[in-house]
Amino acid sequence: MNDHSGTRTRATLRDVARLAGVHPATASRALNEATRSLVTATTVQRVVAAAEELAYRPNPIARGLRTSRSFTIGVVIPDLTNPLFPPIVRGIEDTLNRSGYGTLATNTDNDPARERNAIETLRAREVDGLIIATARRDDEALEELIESNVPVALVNRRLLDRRLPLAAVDDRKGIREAVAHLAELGHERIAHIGASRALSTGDQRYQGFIEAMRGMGLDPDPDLIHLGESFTEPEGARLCGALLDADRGMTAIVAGNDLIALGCYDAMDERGVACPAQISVVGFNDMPFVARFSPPMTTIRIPHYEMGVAAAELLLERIEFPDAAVREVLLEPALVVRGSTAPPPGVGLSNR
Amino acid sequence: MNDHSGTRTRATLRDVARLAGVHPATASRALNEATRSLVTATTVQRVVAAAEELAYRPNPIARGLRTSRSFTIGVVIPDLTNPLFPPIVRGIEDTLNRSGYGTLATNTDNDPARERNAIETLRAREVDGLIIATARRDDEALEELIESNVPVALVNRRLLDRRLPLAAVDDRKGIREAVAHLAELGHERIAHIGASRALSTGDQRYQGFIEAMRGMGLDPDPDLIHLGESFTEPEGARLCGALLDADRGMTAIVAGNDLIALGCYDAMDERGVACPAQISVVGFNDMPFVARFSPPMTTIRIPHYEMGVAAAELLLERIEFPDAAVREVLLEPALVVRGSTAPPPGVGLSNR
DNA sequence: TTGTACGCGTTATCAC
DNA sequence: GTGATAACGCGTACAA
Repeated sequence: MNDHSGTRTRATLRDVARLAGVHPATASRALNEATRSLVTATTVQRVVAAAEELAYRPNPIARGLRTSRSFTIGVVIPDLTNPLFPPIVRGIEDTLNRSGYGTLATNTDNDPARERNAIETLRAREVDGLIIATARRDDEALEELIESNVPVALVNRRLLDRRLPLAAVDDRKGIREAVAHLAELGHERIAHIGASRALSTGDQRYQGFIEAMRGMGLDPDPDLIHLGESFTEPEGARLCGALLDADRGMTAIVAGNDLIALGCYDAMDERGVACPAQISVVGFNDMPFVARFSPPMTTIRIPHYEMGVAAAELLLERIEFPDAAVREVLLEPALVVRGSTAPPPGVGLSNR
Repeated sequence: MNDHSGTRTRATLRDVARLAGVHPATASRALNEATRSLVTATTVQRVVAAAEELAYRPNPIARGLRTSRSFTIGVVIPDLTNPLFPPIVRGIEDTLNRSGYGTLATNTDNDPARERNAIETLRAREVDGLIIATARRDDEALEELIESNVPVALVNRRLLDRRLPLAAVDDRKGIREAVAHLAELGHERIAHIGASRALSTGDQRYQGFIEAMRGMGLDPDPDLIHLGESFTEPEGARLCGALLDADRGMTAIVAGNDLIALGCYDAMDERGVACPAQISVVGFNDMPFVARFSPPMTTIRIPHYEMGVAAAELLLERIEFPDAAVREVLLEPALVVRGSTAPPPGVGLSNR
């Protein structure tokens, strides 16, 4: 009727009230889940019908001003372009959207200055909470955040002292499965090529490796453990190349993640070392398409989407009950055996 | 100094005004770049100093309520988990962040209802503009959007009549290069396995195929053209399987995208057909890691990140100059030859 | 049960 | 050049 000439401006609460023949305050109560019980059922119906007819959508900005809530969550990740993060972010977004929150995402490329800046910008925007997936273990920006009382949840990283809720995978367990798989195949000289212990996951996986080796009664040879700067293919290639050239007699590699494992493929190809015939490789993450590589990669599967969901739930919980105890959700990794692992050179033959 | 006892609540404009001994309105003018010239220099100084001291940060929500600008842009994509989108989204976010905008992202899984809902939610949040990457060609939600005068830019999709700015790649040209490459290798019986023409890119690539074949003096056999529902691996496998079983004597396939090409790999593996020895395959997009597949995939590379950047710039332009002519940015695709293409069975031999 | 009145933090638009 | 005032759209004490 009155919205001829195109959908000019959106219907406001006042419009709904007018159409329903009630006061805006009443309309507000009728539309608001929590206060609906204060209003007569028939009035509620009229208001709801009016809202429907006008396609009324409350203005979150106005509501936010009143309630000092923005229904927006900041998400800070290193790099969306890293195949690890899209499923995590989707898990976060799906979950948060369902609860009426929007997500403001920022990439920091693991640069501390950019991270600090991102957090500040997000806070200036009055986000109701923050989900942080950047990876360093020491982090001043995070310290400040803890003091500021802004609700925060961490994904895929670990603070030493459990002051912040966390959704992550049990890295040590994952590595343990990788090592166990290799040990069962008969490997003893197992190398670990990982990333810096300054990165939360780098540290966990390193520790997991040491533990797992000892647990299997194997000796974690320091000469077979190389930790690089980052979880990247070039780093994997560099470190693996060095290990190969040093000729330390390893028959298997537990890589810190799939990208590093891929770097190992590269270094081995370059030197004509066959995988898995001569050296087995296990990755970590089970990124998309690793099953299509040659050889198809044996790796540890991480439920990334679920990790995002869990982080979002943790944050929601934190927003609703700020004083509840800090929880950690640890998801289960799973070994996926494919083509990059086999018995070590001698064993396969002698067994037949 | 004075912010002992923790950062309780942020300073407001009124606080700044009080400290500077001026009226809030004056403080507002002094702090606002655009209106600063209306205020005496010394007053400006006092206000700025006061703001500094209180670490004043304007409340974007309140400002947004008043100015009805949110400095937030909505980004609507089908699925972040599709390797196509992360670089696009990063390009968008990087560019927009640099201009002070935040981005609110939503995934629709190409479901029209969810798309409609997402757009509505985003508009209710008073986003200053929308970037839309969903793919269908006919789109009521989009029609409404055009009428509503909300600034919009499209990425990677095409409306028939240039009513909206667009950043995309020249799909037809990409397909032309694929066909030319195959033709040069000696192929004549070339198939096209694509996605529905209801999808903007599906349609473009289909048309490109027809054109290119004719351009090379080849006959686009309708029996060798199969269009599926979506750009997915299972669809590729299904369609390619059907084509293989029908035994129409094709020697090469131009796939609608890399995922479909991957499906072709699957169907061929299943039937013991060798790629590229018996049939060559060309993909589209150059997703991460396709060089790692076996065989490494020959495909068309798309500058995805740049596409995102271009879309963001287009939108910014649109926000600033709503009445400027609608522009389209068409990026250049590039053929990347790898291992999935070779001369057709007969030719390679007879040439030696 | 519903209406009144006010305030959230800013800025636009008047006066002065 | 600056101050007063209203208004953006909504939620909520308080009054009726």
